[in-house]
Parts: sequence; C-alpha cells; structure tokens
Amino acid sequence: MTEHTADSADDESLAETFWAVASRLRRQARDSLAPWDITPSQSRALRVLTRHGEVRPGTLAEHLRIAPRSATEVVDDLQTRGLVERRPDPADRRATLVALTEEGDRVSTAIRAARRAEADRFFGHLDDTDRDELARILRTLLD
Amino acid sequence: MTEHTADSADDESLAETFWAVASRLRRQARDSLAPWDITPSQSRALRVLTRHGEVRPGTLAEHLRIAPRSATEVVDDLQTRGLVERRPDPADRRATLVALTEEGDRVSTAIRAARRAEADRFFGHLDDTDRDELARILRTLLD
DNA sequence: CCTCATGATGAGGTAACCTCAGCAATATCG
DNA sequence: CGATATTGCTGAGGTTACCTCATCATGAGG
Repeated sequence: MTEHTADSADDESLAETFWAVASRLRRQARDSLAPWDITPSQSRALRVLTRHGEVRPGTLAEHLRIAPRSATEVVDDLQTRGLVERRPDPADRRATLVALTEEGDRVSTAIRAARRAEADRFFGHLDDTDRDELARILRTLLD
Repeated sequence: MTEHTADSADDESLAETFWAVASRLRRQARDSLAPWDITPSQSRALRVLTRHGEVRPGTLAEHLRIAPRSATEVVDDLQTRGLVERRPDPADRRATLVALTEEGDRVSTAIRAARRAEADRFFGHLDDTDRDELARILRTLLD
C-alpha cells in the first residue's frame, strides 16, 4: 500500500522513519534497564545525581522537568531501594539534600555503562562517516 | 569531573542528540494537536481508522499496540466526542465495527495536514541533501 | 449439542504524573 | 524588629492511560 500523495509525502515519511527509529531505540533502552528493575524516571534521576552530586528535590524536579511534588516521590522510591539518601541542607533548614548512596553510585555507573553499550550496538550498524553525518544533521535540527 | 572517557563518548552523545531532537519533535507534535483537544492515543486511533476504514476494537488495539480492553476506552472517548461510531459487524454478532463519523473524518484529515505542516517546518531547516541523507541513515538503522 | 475459543466490556488495579493545602524556615521591608 | 510574603518539602487526593481478570454472548469444530 503506497498510500502517499506525491507532493510533500517525503517530509511526512521522514518523520515516520524518525519515530520508528526512536521507538526501536526506546525499546532497547527499556530492555537495558530491566536488570535493575528501575523506571526510566528513576534512571534519569540517578543520572542527574551522578552529574551534579547532591541536590535538593526541587532542583532534581527542574532537571527532570516534573513538578517538585513528583520529585519527592521519585526520591522516595530510590530511597526505598537504598540508592539515595536524604540529609539536611546545612545552608537552609527547610531544605533537604538528596545524595547517592554507595550502592546508588554503583548502580548509576553500571546503568551508564549499559546505556553506552546499547548505544554502541545500536549506532554501531553505521559506518564512521554516516555516524558523523547523522550527528551533524541532528545537531542542525537543534538550532 | 570531565564526565567523559575519551574512547566511546561519541556514541553516547549521539544517542543524547537523537533524544534531544526527538523531544523537540514530540513537543511540536503535541502542540500541533492542541487545537483539537485530542490525546496522542486518540490521534493514532483516528489515523488507523483513516488508513484502514472500519475495524474492530481488537484490531485497533493491535495497531495501537495496546491491550484490547484499552482500545475499548479509546473508542469510548472518540465516540463521546462524536468522532467515531460503533456499528454491529454483520459478519459476526459478537463483534463491533468502529468507523469514523463525517466529523471524525474531517478532524482526522485536518490533523494529518497539521502533522505534515509541522514536519515540513521541522525538517525544512535542512537542505534537500541533508534531508535525503538523514532519511537514508535512519532507514539503515531500521534493518 | 457440547466444549472450547473469541470479541467486547465491567470491575478494579497501578504507575507516574498532577494540584492544592499546610507547615517550617527564610527573606524582605516599613 | 516584627509583620508579611516567599520558599522548600510533603500529605492528601485527583487524573490519565494504561493494565489484568472475570463475565457474557456468539461462533466453530468434534
């Protein structure tokens, strides 16, 4: 079934192709998280903590682009799993700082490695030239 | 903390760039649906109906990759908005066929047009060569 | 027909968000 | 300095978009 009018069908199907790739990549990412039984949101939070060190829940919320109240829940979950701990902010007694535990640090690092391996596998099907081209073109789209 | 070991950092950031593009495209798609007050799931359902004509809820579920029970809900919502109607399947009295109403057909077409315009705008920042390159490389990733 | 499979749906659950209200601590300003 | 507003977190409770399981009618095969 061709199903396409001739005129600007290419842009339409470019978007479709893009989403098809995105969906495959997303599935791979999800599968690569499976061993840790961690949700995407939790994984993103771990990432922020690895990047920025201890942060307040509110700051975490900004990075995750969710409401502050929701960050509390993500932190609760991670704390239950023993991956982060809360400690009082010495600079402001209203505030709390969320920090990775040792275990959390280990898990975060392991996830990061798995993610990278997954990206290697996924984009590894391209030769170097295409990979560079793809990176360049995608960056163009971000301007 | 430089945060990147030298070796395979490129693949990592290629995935990041890809997701950054995806997220921008997703936001645009969401915004372009706003005028119709339609959820992504509903929009996907309309699309399936435009493509395939009347289908059973179960079939719709397959196309949307959701559980059959969940398709019932999507259909309920669309029916409430007057965009689809249910009619008995003449070939099987257990089954129901879901079909676009005239209004649903109009809305589906309009959304399709908006989607295309959005893709035009988004990928229009690329010149023809890059657009072709991008399409080719993405297709490579799907094999 | 009798049994099993299938199509849709009611009932009820869950995950990941949200808003709003409340409390404590801090900052601001007359 | 004290009154007032603001900020940071979290309890309570809601919403959305899914899910599973049970039920009921119909259909298909021995």
